[in-house]
Amino acid sequence: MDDTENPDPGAKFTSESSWTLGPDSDRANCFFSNHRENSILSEFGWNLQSDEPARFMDLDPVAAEEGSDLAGNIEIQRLQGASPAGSGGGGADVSTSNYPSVSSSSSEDQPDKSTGSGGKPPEIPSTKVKQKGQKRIRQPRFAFMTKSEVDHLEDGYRWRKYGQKAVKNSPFPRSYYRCTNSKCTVKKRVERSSEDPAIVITTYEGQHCHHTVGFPRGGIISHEATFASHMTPPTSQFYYPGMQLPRENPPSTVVQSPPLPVGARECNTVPTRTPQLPTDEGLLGDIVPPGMR
DNA sequence: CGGCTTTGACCTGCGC
DNA sequence: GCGCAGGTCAAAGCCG
Repeated sequence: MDDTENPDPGAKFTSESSWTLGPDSDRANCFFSNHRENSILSEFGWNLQSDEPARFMDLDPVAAEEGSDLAGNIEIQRLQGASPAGSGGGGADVSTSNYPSVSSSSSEDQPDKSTGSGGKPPEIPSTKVKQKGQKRIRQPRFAFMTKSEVDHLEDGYRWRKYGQKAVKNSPFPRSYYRCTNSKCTVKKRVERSSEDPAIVITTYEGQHCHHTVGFPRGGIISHEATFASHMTPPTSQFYYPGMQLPRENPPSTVVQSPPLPVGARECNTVPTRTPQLPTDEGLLGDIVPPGMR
């Protein structure tokens, strides 16, 4: 398991279209502007902000070659449906994943586990029945790598950290976050690459069933604090749907999720996806299981 | 006081 | 079956 940083090369994909950096390379941040990737993230309900242009980082030789052509800065990595082939891929990301399509039971796994872990005596075994002969079901995941000084990139949602673990073969711990929305079961994992400490690997699991919370508390501020002096202060770098963009010097690249049918995406059920961007079937099809769309 | 982080312990899955 | 490593829980503490 020495390839912890490489969850699953086989599942990797890189953007074939171009990424767009902010107007100036000086800008301290960049956004997804590529329509396709943008739509991918939108599909997941993400508004992602990266705080610093991340250089392309290769996960495997092939990818590196492909990536050399990218003007890009952020890499999305497909994890869902990944075959644990090398599975040494302790990357843990996919090594245990079977992704039997998104099942609502996943969200119910959590409460179940609470009865069984933490040293609590299994008073009510019935709550763990599902674990008999059933593998843990995971939601689709995708990961991206960003060069950033801050571990926790703001994406418009609020997260609560619920765990941190040391990762084998990596000097950096892995942090586990959960969406603070009680009905939202989305999780995210953040870790730094052991090969390049500047690279932050963020892995999302699941889909948000609600809008962003607007400005995350102090999110941008915290980013600001870590920006190099030569960088442009990220004064207006966080955008979310509906937010008025600054008149002057509008960012040329902004992640703008299309309005999500929130009403149709209640949390207690598997969100029925409304194909908002049907044109990107190819890539979306790669990430989002048919059942989710 | 509520929300969040920290952290050690426990559980689960997987490879050998 | 055993051991390892990832993932999660939950109590305690911190902070605004």
